[in-house]
Amino acid sequence: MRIQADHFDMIQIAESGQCFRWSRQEDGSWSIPFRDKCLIAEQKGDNLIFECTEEEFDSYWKKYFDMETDYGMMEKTGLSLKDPFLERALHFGSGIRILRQDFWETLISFLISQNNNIPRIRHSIEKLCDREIFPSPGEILMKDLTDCRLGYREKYLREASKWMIEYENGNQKSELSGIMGVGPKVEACVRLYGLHELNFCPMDTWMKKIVAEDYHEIMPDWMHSKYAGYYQQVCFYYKRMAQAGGKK
DNA sequence: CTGCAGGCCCTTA
DNA sequence: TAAGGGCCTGCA
Repeated sequence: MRIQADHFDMIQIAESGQCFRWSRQEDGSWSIPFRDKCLIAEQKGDNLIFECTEEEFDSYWKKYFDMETDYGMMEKTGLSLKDPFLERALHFGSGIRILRQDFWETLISFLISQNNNIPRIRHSIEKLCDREIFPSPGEILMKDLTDCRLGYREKYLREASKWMIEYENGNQKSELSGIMGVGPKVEACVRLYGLHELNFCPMDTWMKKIVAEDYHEIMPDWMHSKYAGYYQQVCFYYKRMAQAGGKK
Protein backbone atom coordinates (compact mmCIF):
# COMPACT_ATOMS: atom_id res chain seq x y z
CA MET A 1 0.00 0.00 0.00
CA ARG A 2 1.04 3.57 -0.51
CA ILE A 3 0.35 6.76 1.43
CA GLN A 4 1.57 10.33 1.62
CA ALA A 5 2.70 11.74 4.93
CA ASP A 6 4.29 14.83 6.40
CA HIS A 7 6.86 14.62 9.16
CA PHE A 8 8.00 11.21 8.00
CA ASP A 9 11.54 10.57 6.79
CA MET A 10 12.79 7.01 7.03
CA ILE A 11 16.45 7.99 6.83
CA GLN A 12 16.09 10.53 9.62
CA ILE A 13 14.17 8.10 11.81
CA ALA A 14 16.71 5.34 11.19
CA GLU A 15 19.63 7.62 12.02
CA SER A 16 18.07 9.39 14.96
CA GLY A 17 19.39 6.75 17.35
CA GLN A 18 16.06 5.59 18.76
CA CYS A 19 16.00 2.24 16.96
CA PHE A 20 18.83 -0.17 16.24
CA ARG A 21 17.30 -2.82 14.01
CA TRP A 22 16.09 -0.95 10.95
CA SER A 23 18.26 -2.05 8.06
CA ARG A 24 18.70 -0.67 4.59
CA GLN A 25 18.37 -3.11 1.70
CA GLU A 26 20.46 -2.92 -1.45
CA ASP A 27 17.54 -1.50 -3.40
CA GLY A 28 17.14 1.35 -0.92
CA SER A 29 14.12 -0.06 0.86
CA TRP A 30 14.01 -0.58 4.60
CA SER A 31 13.50 -3.72 6.59
CA ILE A 32 11.61 -2.76 9.75
CA PRO A 33 11.11 -5.40 12.42
CA PHE A 34 8.52 -4.96 15.16
CA ARG A 35 7.61 -7.81 17.51
CA ASP A 36 6.77 -10.83 15.35
CA LYS A 37 6.41 -9.00 12.04
CA CYS A 38 8.84 -7.39 9.65
CA LEU A 39 7.84 -4.71 7.16
CA ILE A 40 9.55 -3.80 3.92
CA ALA A 41 9.11 -0.09 3.29
CA GLU A 42 10.37 2.48 0.85
CA GLN A 43 10.24 6.23 0.57
CA LYS A 44 10.30 8.51 -2.44
CA GLY A 45 9.80 12.11 -1.37
CA ASP A 46 6.68 12.21 0.73
CA ASN A 47 5.46 9.01 -0.89
CA LEU A 48 5.63 6.02 1.41
CA ILE A 49 5.32 2.53 0.07
CA PHE A 50 4.66 -0.32 2.49
CA GLU A 51 4.65 -3.96 1.53
CA CYS A 52 1.54 -4.90 3.42
CA THR A 53 -2.22 -4.65 3.10
CA GLU A 54 -4.12 -1.59 4.21
CA GLU A 55 -5.78 -3.66 6.95
CA GLU A 56 -2.41 -4.77 8.27
CA PHE A 57 -1.09 -1.24 8.20
CA ASP A 58 -4.09 0.18 10.02
CA SER A 59 -4.19 -2.51 12.68
CA TYR A 60 -0.47 -2.90 13.30
CA TRP A 61 2.04 -0.52 11.69
CA LYS A 62 0.05 2.69 11.99
CA LYS A 63 0.49 2.66 15.73
CA TYR A 64 4.17 1.68 15.55
CA PHE A 65 4.90 4.66 13.28
CA ASP A 66 2.91 6.88 15.65
CA MET A 67 0.62 8.13 12.92
CA GLU A 68 -1.97 9.44 15.37
CA THR A 69 0.32 12.04 16.92
CA ASP A 70 0.18 15.56 15.51
CA TYR A 71 3.80 16.39 14.70
CA GLY A 72 2.82 19.62 13.00
CA MET A 73 1.37 20.81 16.28
CA MET A 74 4.46 19.76 18.25
CA GLU A 75 6.68 21.54 15.75
CA LYS A 76 4.56 24.68 15.95
CA THR A 77 4.66 24.60 19.72
CA GLY A 78 8.45 24.28 19.58
CA LEU A 79 8.82 27.13 17.12
CA SER A 80 6.70 29.37 19.32
CA LEU A 81 9.40 29.17 22.00
CA LYS A 82 11.58 31.43 19.83
CA ASP A 83 14.67 29.36 20.51
CA PRO A 84 17.05 29.69 17.54
CA PHE A 85 18.85 26.37 18.06
CA LEU A 86 15.61 24.42 18.49
CA GLU A 87 14.18 26.19 15.49
CA ARG A 88 17.07 25.12 13.27
CA ALA A 89 16.87 21.57 14.61
CA LEU A 90 13.13 21.32 13.99
CA HIS A 91 13.58 22.40 10.39
CA PHE A 92 16.57 20.13 9.85
CA GLY A 93 14.97 17.01 11.34
CA SER A 94 11.36 17.62 10.39
CA GLY A 95 10.94 14.00 9.32
CA ILE A 96 11.72 12.53 12.73
CA ARG A 97 9.01 10.71 14.62
CA ILE A 98 9.08 8.97 17.98
CA LEU A 99 8.26 5.36 17.16
CA ARG A 100 6.07 3.36 19.52
CA GLN A 101 8.54 0.57 19.97
CA ASP A 102 8.26 -2.57 22.03
CA PHE A 103 8.90 -1.85 25.72
CA TRP A 104 11.02 -4.93 26.38
CA GLU A 105 13.20 -4.51 23.31
CA THR A 106 13.70 -0.85 24.19
CA LEU A 107 14.75 -1.65 27.74
CA ILE A 108 17.33 -4.20 26.61
CA SER A 109 18.57 -2.06 23.72
CA PHE A 110 19.30 0.94 25.92
CA LEU A 111 20.89 -1.16 28.64
CA ILE A 112 23.29 -2.26 25.91
CA SER A 113 23.72 1.31 24.64
CA GLN A 114 25.44 2.66 27.75
CA ASN A 115 29.08 3.66 27.37
CA ASN A 116 28.93 2.11 23.92
CA ASN A 117 28.92 3.06 20.24
CA ILE A 118 26.22 2.56 17.64
CA PRO A 119 27.87 -0.08 15.42
CA ARG A 120 28.67 -2.24 18.42
CA ILE A 121 25.18 -1.75 19.91
CA ARG A 122 23.67 -2.92 16.63
CA HIS A 123 25.97 -5.91 16.48
CA SER A 124 25.10 -6.99 20.03
CA ILE A 125 21.37 -6.69 19.39
CA GLU A 126 21.61 -8.57 16.12
CA LYS A 127 23.41 -11.43 17.84
CA LEU A 128 20.81 -11.40 20.58
CA CYS A 129 18.00 -11.96 18.10
CA ASP A 130 17.02 -15.27 16.64
CA ARG A 131 16.05 -14.87 12.97
CA GLU A 132 14.90 -11.25 13.30
CA ILE A 133 12.82 -12.00 16.40
CA PHE A 134 13.79 -10.26 19.61
CA PRO A 135 14.17 -12.72 22.49
CA SER A 136 11.78 -12.88 25.44
CA PRO A 137 13.08 -12.47 29.01
CA GLY A 138 13.01 -16.24 29.46
CA GLU A 139 14.98 -16.75 26.28
CA ILE A 140 17.63 -14.26 27.36
CA LEU A 141 18.03 -16.09 30.67
CA MET A 142 18.51 -19.39 28.81
CA LYS A 143 20.79 -18.06 26.13
CA ASP A 144 24.58 -18.18 25.95
CA LEU A 145 25.33 -14.50 25.43
CA THR A 146 29.05 -14.81 24.69
CA ASP A 147 28.67 -13.94 21.01
CA CYS A 148 26.77 -10.77 21.88
CA ARG A 149 29.97 -9.22 23.25
CA LEU A 150 28.06 -7.39 25.94
CA GLY A 151 30.94 -7.09 28.36
CA TYR A 152 29.89 -5.96 31.82
CA ARG A 153 26.36 -5.29 30.54
CA GLU A 154 25.57 -9.00 30.35
CA LYS A 155 24.58 -9.16 34.01
CA TYR A 156 22.34 -6.14 33.50
CA LEU A 157 20.41 -8.03 30.81
CA ARG A 158 19.94 -11.00 33.09
CA GLU A 159 18.76 -8.82 35.95
CA ALA A 160 16.36 -7.03 33.61
CA SER A 161 15.02 -10.37 32.37
CA LYS A 162 14.23 -11.49 35.92
CA TRP A 163 12.60 -8.14 36.58
CA MET A 164 10.51 -8.37 33.41
CA ILE A 165 9.23 -11.85 34.27
CA GLU A 166 8.12 -10.54 37.67
CA TYR A 167 6.57 -7.53 35.97
CA GLU A 168 4.65 -9.71 33.49
CA ASN A 169 3.43 -11.83 36.38
CA GLY A 170 1.71 -8.77 37.75
CA ASN A 171 4.27 -7.89 40.40
CA GLN A 172 4.66 -4.19 39.67
CA LYS A 173 6.13 -3.05 42.94
CA SER A 174 9.59 -2.55 41.46
CA GLU A 175 10.42 0.56 39.47
CA LEU A 176 12.41 0.67 36.25
CA SER A 177 15.19 2.52 38.06
CA GLY A 178 15.49 -0.42 40.45
CA ILE A 179 17.01 -2.59 37.73
CA MET A 180 20.78 -2.88 37.92
CA GLY A 181 22.21 -0.87 35.04
CA VAL A 182 19.21 1.41 34.62
CA GLY A 183 20.27 4.94 35.53
CA PRO A 184 18.63 8.26 34.65
CA LYS A 185 19.64 8.19 30.97
CA VAL A 186 18.52 4.63 30.25
CA GLU A 187 15.27 5.12 32.14
CA ALA A 188 14.50 8.26 30.15
CA CYS A 189 15.16 6.43 26.88
CA VAL A 190 12.92 3.53 27.85
CA ARG A 191 10.14 5.89 28.88
CA LEU A 192 10.44 7.99 25.75
CA TYR A 193 10.96 5.29 23.12
CA GLY A 194 9.33 2.30 24.82
CA LEU A 195 6.40 3.94 26.60
CA HIS A 196 6.01 7.06 24.42
CA GLU A 197 6.20 9.41 27.40
CA LEU A 198 7.16 12.43 25.33
CA ASN A 199 8.07 14.63 28.29
CA PHE A 200 11.13 12.50 29.12
CA CYS A 201 14.33 14.03 27.80
CA PRO A 202 17.35 11.71 27.92
CA MET A 203 20.42 13.65 29.04
CA ASP A 204 23.21 12.00 27.13
CA THR A 205 26.66 13.19 26.12
CA TRP A 206 25.19 14.92 23.08
CA MET A 207 22.63 16.84 25.12
CA LYS A 208 25.37 17.91 27.51
CA LYS A 209 27.40 19.02 24.54
CA ILE A 210 24.45 21.01 23.21
CA VAL A 211 23.83 22.65 26.60
CA ALA A 212 27.53 23.52 26.81
CA GLU A 213 28.14 24.71 23.26
CA ASP A 214 24.80 26.10 22.17
CA TYR A 215 23.24 27.28 25.44
CA HIS A 216 26.29 28.41 27.45
CA GLU A 217 25.64 25.77 30.10
CA ILE A 218 22.12 27.01 30.80
CA MET A 219 19.37 24.41 30.37
CA PRO A 220 16.85 25.66 27.81
CA ASP A 221 13.16 25.79 28.74
CA TRP A 222 12.14 23.22 26.17
CA MET A 223 13.94 20.48 28.12
CA HIS A 224 11.21 20.72 30.75
CA SER A 225 8.31 20.97 28.32
CA LYS A 226 5.58 18.48 27.50
CA TYR A 227 7.33 17.43 24.30
CA ALA A 228 10.88 17.59 25.64
CA GLY A 229 11.63 14.10 24.38
CA TYR A 230 10.65 14.94 20.84
CA TYR A 231 12.69 18.13 20.87
CA GLN A 232 15.62 16.24 22.35
CA GLN A 233 15.45 13.75 19.50
CA VAL A 234 15.41 16.48 16.90
CA CYS A 235 18.28 18.40 18.54
CA PHE A 236 20.32 15.23 19.02
CA TYR A 237 19.97 14.40 15.34
CA TYR A 238 20.77 17.94 14.24
CA LYS A 239 23.86 18.16 16.44
CA ARG A 240 25.16 14.76 15.43
CA MET A 241 24.65 15.37 11.73
CA ALA A 242 26.22 18.81 11.95
CA GLN A 243 29.32 17.31 13.47
CA ALA A 244 29.45 14.36 11.06
CA GLY A 245 29.14 16.75 8.13
CA GLY A 246 31.36 19.41 9.64
CA LYS A 247 34.45 17.25 10.05
CA LYS A 248 35.69 15.16 7.18
C1' DC B 1 49.91 2.95 22.39
C1' DT B 2 45.69 6.01 24.10
C1' DG B 3 41.05 7.81 23.72
C1' DC B 4 36.38 7.18 23.33
C1' DA B 5 31.44 5.63 22.52
C1' DG B 6 23.91 8.39 23.62
C1' DG B 7 26.41 5.55 31.65
C1' DC B 8 26.25 3.38 35.72
C1' DC B 9 28.04 1.37 40.00
C1' DC B 10 30.62 1.79 43.92
C1' DT B 11 33.77 3.88 47.07
C1' DT B 12 35.48 7.78 49.34
C1' DA B 13 35.63 12.22 51.70
C1' DT C 1 25.66 14.19 48.28
C1' DA C 2 29.24 15.09 45.18
C1' DA C 3 33.19 13.58 42.89
C1' DG C 4 35.96 10.26 40.62
C1' DG C 5 37.83 5.68 39.23
C1' DG C 6 36.71 1.39 36.92
C1' DC C 7 34.36 -1.11 33.62
C1' DC C 8 33.80 -4.89 28.40
C1' DT C 9 34.75 -4.12 23.78
C1' DG C 10 36.08 -2.50 19.19
C1' DC C 11 37.59 0.99 16.37
C1' DA C 12 40.30 5.25 15.09
